[in-house]
Amino acid sequence: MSFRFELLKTAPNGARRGRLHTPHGTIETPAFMPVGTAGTVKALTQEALEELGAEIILGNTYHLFLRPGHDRIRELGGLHKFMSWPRAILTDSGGFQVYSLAELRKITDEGVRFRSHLDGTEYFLSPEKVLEIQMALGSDIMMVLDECIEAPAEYSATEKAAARTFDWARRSRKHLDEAKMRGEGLAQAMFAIVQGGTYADLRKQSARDMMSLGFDGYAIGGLAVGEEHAVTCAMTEEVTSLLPADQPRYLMGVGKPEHIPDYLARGIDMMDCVLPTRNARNGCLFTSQGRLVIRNARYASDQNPLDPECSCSVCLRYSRAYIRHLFMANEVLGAILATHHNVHFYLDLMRRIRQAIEFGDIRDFSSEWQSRLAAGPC
RNA sequence: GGACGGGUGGGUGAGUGGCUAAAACCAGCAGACUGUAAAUCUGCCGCUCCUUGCGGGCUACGGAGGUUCGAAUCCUCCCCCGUCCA
Repeated sequence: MSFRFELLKTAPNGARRGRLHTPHGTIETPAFMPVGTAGTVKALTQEALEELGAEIILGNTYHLFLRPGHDRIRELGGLHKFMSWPRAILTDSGGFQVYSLAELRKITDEGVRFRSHLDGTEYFLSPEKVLEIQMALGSDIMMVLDECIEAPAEYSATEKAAARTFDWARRSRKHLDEAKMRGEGLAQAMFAIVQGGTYADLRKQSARDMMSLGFDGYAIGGLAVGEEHAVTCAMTEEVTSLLPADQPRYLMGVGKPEHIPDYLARGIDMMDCVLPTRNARNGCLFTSQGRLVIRNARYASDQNPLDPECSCSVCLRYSRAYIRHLFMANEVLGAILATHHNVHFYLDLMRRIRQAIEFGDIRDFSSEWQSRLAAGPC
């Protein structure tokens, strides 16, 4: 048994507590997955990630395909061995790059033609090719190639993208089934990605389409790309209300800490987001009191830890004044300490939420608590 | 003592008659960041007033005078710095 999801409990508010078993360990859900696009969660060592309790991280098909190349990673024993990460890895398909690198690509029904953002070389990525790459990488969870479009978008464009995503999912399903019959990729799970923009009917259709093909889990993509939070929630709910209860649901690319309870209440089990790592590098720290912009002059002589309520190794040892100094002096350690703290903040938040679900104490995650997290500089 | 070169806003440094409160970069101040082309990007950055407007006033390119409708830019003298010659 290589991959299995175990639903332990569903709280009255809809939040789910579960376990995801993979060849590289068990992931307690709801889970937050730090993003490690290029085979590294920027500014953190694998040791640090383990200490922080990350049970699964992301890698990116598009980026690893361009550099160092999936063939090289396969030769070196797969992504886990290459980066010396013993726990689980989920690889995103490159679908998000279809959206974020819009000027560098052209989409057809066949696939996506990309110009490398590194050197301009042209490549063609199809749903099949993207799975081949992910099989070479050896990730525990592979994502199908999808067409992620901006929101809001015209209904017709959204419908077209969702239809194409469905067609690509069908090809992906077929391709992996054939590979498995040849004995390849046996240990790897594959998730579909529901699209449909901000249109409820398209979302529902996309969810049904994907379910009809049968996947190991279902992701919701194309959200939190500029639309209102209420819309993100509404679209999420449209989809999760249809998805099979005994399979994991992954809301891609979210989110802000104060929004996480909202997503979990709609039955989400997995999330990933660059916010903790990117914001850390840019000097924005998440704390129990809200956001803290460490470069602000007010912290120049502040001897307090980043977050007085935090128990991470950075908060136990270093002052705001020191970390601010590191940022002002452009020292790499600033990014390292800040990232460590932010990732701890997210992972710890998830631990507490899991406990709350287990012990039926959902009220801890009240709107008052959420607005405190959303607060500005503390 | 002489010959050159030079003194510009917190710093470096463009600008050689009007489009200049003065490029650019740095520093500083603040904001953004959601499946990572991000240790990135954006705004502000002389003082002041208000009806906050591609608004008004004041001050500003070493100092003091002058030429001109108009000067950081041209002229005179002075001060200071650098290099070289005595």
